[in-house]
Amino acid sequence: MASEVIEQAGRRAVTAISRQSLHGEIVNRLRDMIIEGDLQPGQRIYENQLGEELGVSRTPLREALKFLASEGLVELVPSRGAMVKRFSAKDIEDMLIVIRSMEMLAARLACAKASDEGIARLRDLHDAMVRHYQAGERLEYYKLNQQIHTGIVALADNAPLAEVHGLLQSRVKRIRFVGHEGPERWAAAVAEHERIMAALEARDAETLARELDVHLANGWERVKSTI
Amino acid sequence: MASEVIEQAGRRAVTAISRQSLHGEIVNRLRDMIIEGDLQPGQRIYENQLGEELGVSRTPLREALKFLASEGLVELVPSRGAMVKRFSAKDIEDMLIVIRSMEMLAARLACAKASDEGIARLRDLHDAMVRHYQAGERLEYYKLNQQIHTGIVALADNAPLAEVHGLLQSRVKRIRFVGHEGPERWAAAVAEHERIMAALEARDAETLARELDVHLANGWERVKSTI
DNA sequence: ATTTTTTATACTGTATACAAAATGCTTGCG
DNA sequence: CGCAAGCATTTTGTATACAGTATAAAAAAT
Repeated sequence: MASEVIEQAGRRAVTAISRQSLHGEIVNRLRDMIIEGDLQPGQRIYENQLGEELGVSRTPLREALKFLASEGLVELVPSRGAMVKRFSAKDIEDMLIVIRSMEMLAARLACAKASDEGIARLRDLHDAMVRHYQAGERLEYYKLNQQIHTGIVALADNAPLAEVHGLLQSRVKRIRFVGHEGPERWAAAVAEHERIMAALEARDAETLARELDVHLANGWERVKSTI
Repeated sequence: MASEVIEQAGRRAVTAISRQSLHGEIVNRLRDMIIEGDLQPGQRIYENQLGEELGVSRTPLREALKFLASEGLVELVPSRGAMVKRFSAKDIEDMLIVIRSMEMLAARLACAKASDEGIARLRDLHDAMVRHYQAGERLEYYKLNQQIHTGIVALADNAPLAEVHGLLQSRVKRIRFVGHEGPERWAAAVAEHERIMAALEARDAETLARELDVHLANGWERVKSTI
């Protein structure tokens, strides 16, 4: 998905293979804008204005908005247009419960189905993340943290699971991104990750699920305190 | 003015385009057509033809297709248009694993959060379903069966959970619908449902989750044999 | 006869134009 | 001074037109 965006930046040089439709590009663009907070929750989206800003006409933009509405990032009110969807605290909490449950399922599946190489790749990510922690690089740490959680889900080799997990993840990303935790909590999170990696490498499904359970519950507490 | 809206919400949206946008109508229409098999998996969708059939122009139809593509019911190939998405056996199996996990989560939440009235309503649905079973009315049985499973999820009072559950459910509905099971398996399914209801009424979360687990695993086996 | 090239057709992708609805503002009246 | 009604403006909803691309069919060459 990200590669498509990169490729389209090169416009004409692209060969016929990965040419994406314009509305597809707009979807990715807008999704990023929403996740990164360029478009804020509750903000109304004016099609003419946004279209002009992006340099596209209303038609593909509207198609993109319908797509994002189905993803739940945008709210569509008939005859009144589109808004960036705003989530309540309960919504977020509910999503995190579901994400937690899905990662626990993924953990069990991954222990059974993951390849040794896949687990090794995750170990590499983990080690890199720890280095960023030690260097105090929050943003890099955060990104690798995300990749590890997504990676565990990917190891489960269950496309629909990865899809819905990604769907919910994209909605809470915006929130989690702002979560700055204190040094002792950060250290605790890293320690939890270490135990998670160990359980995965041992392919101990129940331990892994339990560790993820407490890690995600703690993570939610860590973030909640910042809202 | 307001009463009109309420009446429309309460009854059927017979007056096609009054409050909902046209693309919204088309989304619902097409979703039903796909789920009920009017549009078959792998079938290519020609915008002009389908639009003429539905009596709408291509613009709102295309918007509807984008929406359904995000739902995963339609596949969009750049420059080649839309197809009804076809799922592999593994896809279906993967979805059922996720659905099962989500219903188990819903079960645990429902035991803690459901109102007594909500559980009573589900009991009514269950009893009605049993009557349809005794009368041998497969279609009615099937519909109430679906409603009960959806109802358990609804009792969990977790909107995102209900949403993703419904998303996956809509994809497998088409498959499950054709599942004709023999009399002894049907009887077993009803017995499982009886135990599920009992556990829910007792608010015994672990028993309920376990019963749902075996019920859904069995259900999958029952359906798998028909594919 | 088979393969390749060319050409025609049909379909998708995007833009623009027009119609309907809603919002905001101004003006007139109480 | 406040409120309401009507008008103007803005914005969404839908249709249509045009351009680009893929597919299929037909013709030519090996």
